Amino acid sequence: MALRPAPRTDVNRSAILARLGAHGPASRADLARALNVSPALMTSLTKDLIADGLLLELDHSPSQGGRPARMLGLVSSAGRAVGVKVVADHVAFVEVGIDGTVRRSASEPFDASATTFLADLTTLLRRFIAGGSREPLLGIGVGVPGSVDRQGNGLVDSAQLGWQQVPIGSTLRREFALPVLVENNVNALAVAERLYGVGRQHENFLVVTIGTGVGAGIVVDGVVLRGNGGGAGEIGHIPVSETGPLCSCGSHGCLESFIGEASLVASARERGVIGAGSGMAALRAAADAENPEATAIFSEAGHRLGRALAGVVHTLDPEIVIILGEGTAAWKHWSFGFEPALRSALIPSRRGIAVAVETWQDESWAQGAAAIVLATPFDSEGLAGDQGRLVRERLVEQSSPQGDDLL
Amino acid sequence: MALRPAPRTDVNRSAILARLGAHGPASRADLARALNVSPALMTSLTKDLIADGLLLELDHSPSQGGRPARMLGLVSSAGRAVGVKVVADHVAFVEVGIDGTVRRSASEPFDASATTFLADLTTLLRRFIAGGSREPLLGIGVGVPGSVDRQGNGLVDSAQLGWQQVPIGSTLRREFALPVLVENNVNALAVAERLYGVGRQHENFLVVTIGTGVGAGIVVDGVVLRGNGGGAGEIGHIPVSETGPLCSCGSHGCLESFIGEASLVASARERGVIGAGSGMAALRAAADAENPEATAIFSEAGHRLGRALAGVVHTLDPEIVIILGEGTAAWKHWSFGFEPALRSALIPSRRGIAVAVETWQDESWAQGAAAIVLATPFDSEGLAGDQGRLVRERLVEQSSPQGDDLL
DNA sequence: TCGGCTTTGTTCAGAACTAAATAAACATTA
DNA sequence: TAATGTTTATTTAGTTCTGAACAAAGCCGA
Repeated sequence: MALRPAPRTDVNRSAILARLGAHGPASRADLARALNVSPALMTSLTKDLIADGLLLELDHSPSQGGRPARMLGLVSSAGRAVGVKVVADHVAFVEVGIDGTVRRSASEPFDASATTFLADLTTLLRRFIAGGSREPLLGIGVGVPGSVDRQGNGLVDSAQLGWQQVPIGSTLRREFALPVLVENNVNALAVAERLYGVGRQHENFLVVTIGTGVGAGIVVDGVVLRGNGGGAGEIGHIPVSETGPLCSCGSHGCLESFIGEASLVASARERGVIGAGSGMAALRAAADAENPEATAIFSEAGHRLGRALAGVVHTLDPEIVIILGEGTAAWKHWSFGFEPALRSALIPSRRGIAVAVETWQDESWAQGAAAIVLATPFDSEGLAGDQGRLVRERLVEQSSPQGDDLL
Repeated sequence: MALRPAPRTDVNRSAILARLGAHGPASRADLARALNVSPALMTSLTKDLIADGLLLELDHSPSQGGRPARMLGLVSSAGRAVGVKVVADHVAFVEVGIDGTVRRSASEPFDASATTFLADLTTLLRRFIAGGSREPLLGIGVGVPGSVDRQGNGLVDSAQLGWQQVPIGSTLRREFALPVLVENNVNALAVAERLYGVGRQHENFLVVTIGTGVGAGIVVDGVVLRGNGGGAGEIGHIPVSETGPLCSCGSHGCLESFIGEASLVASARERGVIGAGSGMAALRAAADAENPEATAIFSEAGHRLGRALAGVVHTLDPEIVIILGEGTAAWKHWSFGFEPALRSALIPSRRGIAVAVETWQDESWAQGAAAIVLATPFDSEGLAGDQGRLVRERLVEQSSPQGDDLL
């Protein structure tokens, strides 16, 4: 019901920086159009940013019939962000530049169930940050497999990690005196997709991850849908069968209990496709070698995923579905069952919906977490709240590389 | 990616009117808080509105420890809106006051498949409008069972009506020279819920209708989620079974083909609960009389609905689910299967989700359509686009009761 | 080569808002 | 009953944006 988000200038200024970071150099006129702002204001804002040394004028771009555009580019040393991926047995870090490119990364063992896990995480993170460049650190993004009350708060509930109301945001904020944004890992990926991936061209899309579990990030009108308690996108627990194995959530017949990695490996062992000691890698190898049992396992999983996603597509009407996650390594085997199941279960007008499978890298999760920090300029005080404002201040002021007391 | 919706004053002015219409009289301070605007601006805006004769000062409300609030109320003759419900065999009209209350209603036979259906609709609508009051008519809202490209455009696709790309919006605009807003009927209901119903207290909720078909309206952060092509909420075609009757959409196992009215009646006939000539009324009567076969039919339907909604709730994480539609007349029989199915299929943190069943009236559909017109003040140029601006202009100018050439 | 045409970028007046200070009108409490 | 506090409403000064007009800098066709 709120009417008009307060027009704060720092939102605009850093939106310009983020836009240039995500899409490369652009003219003032381009920026004004893209950010839905008058050319007059863009002139004034860019003048300030150039004076502050955050932007610089590049060469002219060839004329398109009129006056040639003077391109503007980022001063790439303007900032960096750190992304953290937290899972049950390890954490991964990346440092990204202001344009989202990964500069360095690391992975460390970590026990989320240890009593000292918060101190452990702090220590590991401190070590990683210390190794970085001297550029101003805009903030820390943390991706977790679970639900987060608010990005800027960072109270985490996660069955997978065994966490209940863990105040990861406030803890890290206190330790590092930096803006800290916490988000569900799939939502973070969706933000990254929106900034740097296929989602750039789409306002409404669905990011689906397959791997240990199954999850979805939902982007509507360009922003991530979080739902009431930050728990939207839990498609892993869509009921797909009246009967079925007991899921970790306590219910029967959840999607995840059929197509999660544990389930696929278990049924592969049951059918004798792989040995008791082997795992997903062996199963994938078997499928690659055209073992019919192995390909059937993937194909059945694809079938179930396809029908479940048909329901989600009917519910949300996205433009495109983007498949990500560790499980995509075997996607060619999934798709055999997925494609027909999805298409045939859709109403005719949706049957042609686009499905994209992007290449997956180890660091993608952490990169997504970092994207949350870089996305705050577009946030207009919505998701990231207070912490978003702090990120913007750091980006624009740029005077204090670290350590101000700003929690 | 847009940054800041252009701050148009007419948006604010009519937002005040709509707020008062939806929530009753309020003080300036209340309004400023509710609309997220400074008290200073509220003083200035209300001064204008009072001068224009749209608002008037009421008595003081008892003090809550400070200066007592001067309440502001709508001048109720400030405007009216007409809502139209279109289904295959009839149309229904309502005229509502600026506060959303129904003033009069009518229902007329109508053949959506006739070649002259557009002319027929125009004639019926013209007749209904002619019988109304002399107050300025703000606009016409049309609810259809199908998808609409954009509210302010009004190009309709509806399998149920047999319509493909029917330009209902532009046709009515040309005929009546009034703002015309077209929307999917369930989405329209969701807007009405948001303005006048349970949804007033919730930013994220789900409106589910049961009746001839099954549909959902999704409200996220206070606004209706329309999806890419305006087709979000088609939960009737969520696949719930690998096998099942052929659905009208061409697929098998859709939710609607199990729990739509036609299916329930058919299975009641099959089981001999009702005669070949009887319909839903007879089935409900049988269930009311505790016929075990009849109650089982409803209970099974409730069970299927519950499991399907569990998937939707996992996907969207709403605060509350609101059940509406003609089918709610038999809800007590549905709920027997619905409640356990829904709760047991939800992950623990969602298991307590609120479910509300509101009383249903014949004119609710048309009232929902009218609500779309009255909701445009809150639209901030988003959904209703150009037509929303026109509604606001009519509301604020109020000089021209009808007939200006303004399409 | 000279006017149209188009697109980019700037300037400037004014609109739309806010923040902060202040007044107004009550309640509570000593 | 006087002092203190609370909530509502208004005024004033200043900031942030837009719209419109205009200058700049290229194209193109005659």
